[in-house]
Amino acid sequence: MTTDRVRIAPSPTGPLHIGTARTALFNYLHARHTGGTFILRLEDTDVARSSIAYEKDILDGLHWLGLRWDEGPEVAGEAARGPYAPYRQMGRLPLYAEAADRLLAEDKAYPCYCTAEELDAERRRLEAERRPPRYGGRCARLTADERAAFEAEGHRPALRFRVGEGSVVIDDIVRGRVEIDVANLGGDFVIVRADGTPLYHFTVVVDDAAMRITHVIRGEDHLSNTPKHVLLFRALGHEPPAFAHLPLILNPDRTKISKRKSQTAIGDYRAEGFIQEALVNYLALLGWSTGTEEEVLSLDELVERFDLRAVNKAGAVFDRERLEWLNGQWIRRLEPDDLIGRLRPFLEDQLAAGRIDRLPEEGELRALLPVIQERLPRLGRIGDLVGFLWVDELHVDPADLVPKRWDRPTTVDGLRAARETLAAVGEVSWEADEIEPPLRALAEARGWKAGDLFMAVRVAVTGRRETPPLFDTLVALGLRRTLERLGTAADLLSLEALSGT
RNA sequence: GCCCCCAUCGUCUAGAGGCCUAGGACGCCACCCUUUCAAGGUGGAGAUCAGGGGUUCGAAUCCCCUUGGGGGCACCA
Repeated sequence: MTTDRVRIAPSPTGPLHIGTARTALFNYLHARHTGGTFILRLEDTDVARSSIAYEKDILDGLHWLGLRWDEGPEVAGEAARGPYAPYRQMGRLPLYAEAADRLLAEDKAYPCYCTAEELDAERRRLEAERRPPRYGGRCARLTADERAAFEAEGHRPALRFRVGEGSVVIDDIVRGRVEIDVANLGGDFVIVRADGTPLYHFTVVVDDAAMRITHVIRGEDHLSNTPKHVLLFRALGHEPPAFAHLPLILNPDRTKISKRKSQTAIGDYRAEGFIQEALVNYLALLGWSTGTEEEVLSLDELVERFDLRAVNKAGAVFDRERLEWLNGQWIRRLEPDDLIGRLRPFLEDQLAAGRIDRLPEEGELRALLPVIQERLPRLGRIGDLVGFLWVDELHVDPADLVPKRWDRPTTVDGLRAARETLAAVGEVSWEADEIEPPLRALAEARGWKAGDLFMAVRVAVTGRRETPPLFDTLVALGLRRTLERLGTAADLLSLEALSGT
């Protein structure tokens, strides 16, 4: 019994892209759901644009998302996995050369001596005539003598594949039957550059055949090119695999998602504090749904429910708001230790950026979790949320200090009274339950609305009007610093008053 | 220009002829909870199912046309 073999084949010409990640995920889900094999192959034949740094970003990103491949290239000292190594195309050059020789020998491909200038001129001429660009076939029927003449002049030929006539039918798993006349393929296409390096349409087919890929699951942008691949599979003597073309992820203006209009690097989402569970969950639901009303699903749950046949046809706009909501859902589901661990790097970033002056200890962070976990849409927001706890000198805007219903003298009065009250609570009783009653009593005694007093205290000790619950915040801050900040704020306000501003 | 694909609330989607006077989620608006902010709860606004023809007793669902949108047409991947 043969099992499904699928692959993700990114090119290291940029950081891991959201579209690549989504395609990888769908391949992964299909492989795991069917008990098949998920293969990673690096398409690095565009040497000029490929880089090792991008390769690392892509591998790290896929790993971070939890998409482990069963077969793939050697990385960081670890040997390649799988029987079809190498899994980097630049290491497979001899295979392409061998395949190209075969096509050449069988006259299914031919050398083309046209120069870039000639091809360009032809393309422009067609465009001017409002005709679709296509290769006219100038070199398709060169005699041996003519070829020899070009060679003698020192021309290095590219290799073109003979497209022939007729039409190709694709039975796409998500789109159904698609028929394309090969006359619309743009003429015979180049499979090997003049410098001898093979091109994408060629390598992808040679490798998919060699690696026994059974299902090619990729973006819809490849649908129009699929006939080229089918033709090549046949020319090489292989049965084409099954195809499944996924709907594209779109910019808000409904064009194919692009770096120019959207945030496309997975690494950027990670850096903002989106967590892998949320990203995976969100990406899976772009173009696919379970058919039920479930939508917060783990990778394992997605695997369990995934079905290629249920994939949608229409493109899907990337909606960051919805991703943020899912991120919050997943952050709230994390175990305390897990969340603490994931928060660490973001706190270190805050420290490095000078936004805070020290790192909280583990126990400190743990005590805080109940009040911050549900207030964190992204891990990167930790500094905005409670960074004031770990700064030496708090900057408070005097304008924010005065509650709406209060004036400046009342506020100074309130802050000083609160300071005295809290000082009386003392170190040993410094707990939320012990802090609240005396402050409420103070408000009542003075005829203040408790909320107004709390707001003045809140701003005085945090510098913000929006914070986690006040008493938990005061506990986290500690008695000493609470009194200190209350005093500083009161002094600040009364000084402002004296200077008449 | 040519070829291909697509078309349900702003967005992601459910819907595979009668269960749909179209369901859910995000976002938005109210209210509840409440020391602020979140979270949570309740309710609401929001889609003549792009338009027009068919087929059928019956169409969001099937067919055709139109319109709109997208993608592809490289010695990029």
